Amino acid sequence: MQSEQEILRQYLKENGLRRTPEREHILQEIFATHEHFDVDELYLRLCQKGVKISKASIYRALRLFLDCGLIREVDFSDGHWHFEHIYGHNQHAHLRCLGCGEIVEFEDPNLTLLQGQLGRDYHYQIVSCHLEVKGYCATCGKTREKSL
Amino acid sequence: MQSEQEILRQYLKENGLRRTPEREHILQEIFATHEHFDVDELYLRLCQKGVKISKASIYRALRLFLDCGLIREVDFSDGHWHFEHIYGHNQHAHLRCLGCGEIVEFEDPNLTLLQGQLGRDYHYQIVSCHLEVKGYCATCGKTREKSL
DNA sequence: AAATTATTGCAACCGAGTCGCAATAAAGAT
DNA sequence: ATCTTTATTGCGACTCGGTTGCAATAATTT
Repeated sequence: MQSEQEILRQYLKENGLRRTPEREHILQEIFATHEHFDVDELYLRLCQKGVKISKASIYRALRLFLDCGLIREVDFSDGHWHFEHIYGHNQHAHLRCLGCGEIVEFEDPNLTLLQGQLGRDYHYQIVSCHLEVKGYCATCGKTREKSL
Repeated sequence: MQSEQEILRQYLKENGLRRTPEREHILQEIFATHEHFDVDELYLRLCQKGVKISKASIYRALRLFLDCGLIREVDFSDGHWHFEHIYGHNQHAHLRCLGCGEIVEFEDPNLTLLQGQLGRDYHYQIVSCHLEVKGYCATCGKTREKSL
């Protein structure tokens, strides 16, 4: 099992791209936690650690990481991009509270089954599978009931 | 079973909002097909039918239709919003080809089951459930194999 | 060490979506 | 029917996430 750094370096070499400290800093920061992140958060975290880097470079690096399959987009329908790193993560989906924004990650074995089934039924080679469920958590649900 | 027009009118009345020809034109155009759409497409279709309307009003109307549950967002991760009308549509998910852009809609009874289960497990009141699967269709998959 | 060229940071730019405002027009009251 | 109230419209200006052109920098190859 390769580390994410090794995967990146291999991808760079195979595509005639260059290994730079910026890219490695960004990658390291992404894999420092298992949280979802967006560009601003990532930028802030890097600044706080004293890493000087421009947002443009972060955007460019993220596109690169998407291409080599180290991260993936997560849709929170709030008008900007969110990401999560994939490597070492299991297939999982999100349950998000429309009230407080809490995010529950859950795994569903059926999802894996469904992927295989879809692939066969429609002769598709599946690349990604995103399940985003929205609703109200117990607390927010109760608050809502009162105000309706 | 009410028509979508009736649902809209009821919602407007209940919320002290007004019934306008613009809103009804937009709604009618949305339900004229069962296709997904984005703002530009919708705007174009309305223009072609001789309906004079501004994009700002379309954006505002769509937010309204989202609120009253007549349409929902679909995430194609291409940087802008897509929608589909819900009313009269069954719960369904999308399988999209990353090569040619073909979109297959499919229904999965397991999704409905999963919703109920999630609601119970996490004490969530589920509002929406989006499954977006991406991959390569048979044709594009073959083309890709050759070029790799 | 020199040559080549990918990458960076900056700032200008792009475009989807929003918003303030004056003009218009629904809906209810008289 | 007319008046009053106020939601809605269209316009254009604006916001802001994300992209891009370019000159300077720096990673790799020879």
